[in-house]
Amino acid sequence: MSVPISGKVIKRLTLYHHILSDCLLKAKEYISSQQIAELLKIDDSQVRKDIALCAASGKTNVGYNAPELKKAIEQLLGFQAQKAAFILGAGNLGSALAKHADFADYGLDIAALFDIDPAKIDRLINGKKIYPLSELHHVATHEQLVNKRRVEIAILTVPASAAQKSAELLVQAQIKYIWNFTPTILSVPDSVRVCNENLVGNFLEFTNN
Amino acid sequence: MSVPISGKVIKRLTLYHHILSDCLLKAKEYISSQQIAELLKIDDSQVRKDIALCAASGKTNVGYNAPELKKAIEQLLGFQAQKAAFILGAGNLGSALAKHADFADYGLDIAALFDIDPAKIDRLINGKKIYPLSELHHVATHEQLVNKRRVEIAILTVPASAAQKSAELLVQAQIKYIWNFTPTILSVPDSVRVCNENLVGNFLEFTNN
DNA sequence: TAGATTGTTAATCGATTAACAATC
DNA sequence: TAGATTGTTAATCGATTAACAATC
Repeated sequence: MSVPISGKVIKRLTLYHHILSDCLLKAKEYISSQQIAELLKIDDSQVRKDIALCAASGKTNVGYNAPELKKAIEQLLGFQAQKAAFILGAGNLGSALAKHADFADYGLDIAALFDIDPAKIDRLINGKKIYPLSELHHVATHEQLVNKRRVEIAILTVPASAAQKSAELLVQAQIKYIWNFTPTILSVPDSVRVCNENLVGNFLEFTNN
Repeated sequence: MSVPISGKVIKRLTLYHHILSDCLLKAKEYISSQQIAELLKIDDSQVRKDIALCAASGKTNVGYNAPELKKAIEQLLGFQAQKAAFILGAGNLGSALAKHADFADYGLDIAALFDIDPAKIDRLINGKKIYPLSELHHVATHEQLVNKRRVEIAILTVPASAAQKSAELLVQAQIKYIWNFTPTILSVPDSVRVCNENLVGNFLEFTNN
């Protein structure tokens, strides 16, 4: 990306993308900024401003061409460039994320899962294998040497009590981005970026005002 | 709440709460705004400003009393007032959320789950029963008449293709808040509030800058 | 005392909304 | 033409950061 796009804009563009996918499904060819704004309960001039960042232009009196705008968003946000990720914790949440059909469409490719439960080892979830957590470093090295890709993202869905220890393993395995679904705050070196999913916070935000 | 608190502040307060829980675990009695700020990579004056909204005061030279501040946040955000919710979709994600130990601590009480898979009906997840989706209205009425509580929140974890239909059932069942984990935009009356979890957006935000 | 920390005000920064000319 | 819509600039609003006196 040439110009940095703020997180808020990225999130909104993703929502526009969902709406556009739905347009395609319904064979709706054009959509206006007002219609998008109405669905998301936001201001229509904001929609136009966000869209102005993409390589797409609207038609006066008609709106935006849905398939065109969809592609422009995909290009802007770089959905093509697949990024590989590990999932730590193959419980319900980890499994749900491994199965999340959309992730692949948006450039997130799950390389493998890890768990400490011996019963789960070697099982497949959505075609992805579950490895013992102790083999994290080994699998990361294998991905790099054999599959020629560096896995820089990890999705953390272990129990809260195991979160910090897991994060430390991830740092050792040269992971650069940790997407933290546990309700804990991780302490990691500055070179590693943590994104706290903070489900509880989202719930409180949304029911408290 | 007397003064409305912005969503951003609510989210940060929740993160502070996580940090404070960890302090208790480690028997750390005091924590400074700088220490909290360092863990979350934010500005320390912002931490102090957020805390100023709570009924808690810090000590010059020492910081904030962790158990005290924790309680003050709980009071401010209303963790005591339990709110009941239904989960639609008892797949991996729905199950994960039903098991999420923390939700109860933060005032979210799962009343029941719903699914269309006959094999899942009547099973228990974390002590919560799974009902056929067709009984949504019936269960809602039962909660109101027998358990004297109105369930106003629904957590939507059904497949994307079933999302809009499910939302319509929820509207009929008088649900007021829909926490939408599906990658779709729901079309609902203005009286119903939708919170889009937008996992894909969060992922893109965090790996794109 | 010197140093660390809070609480709060002022300054800055960024995001949202309003407005409207241009277009078809 | 009248009406609807984009694209963009200016105005507003809100959130973050800087700064510092007060305190222990």
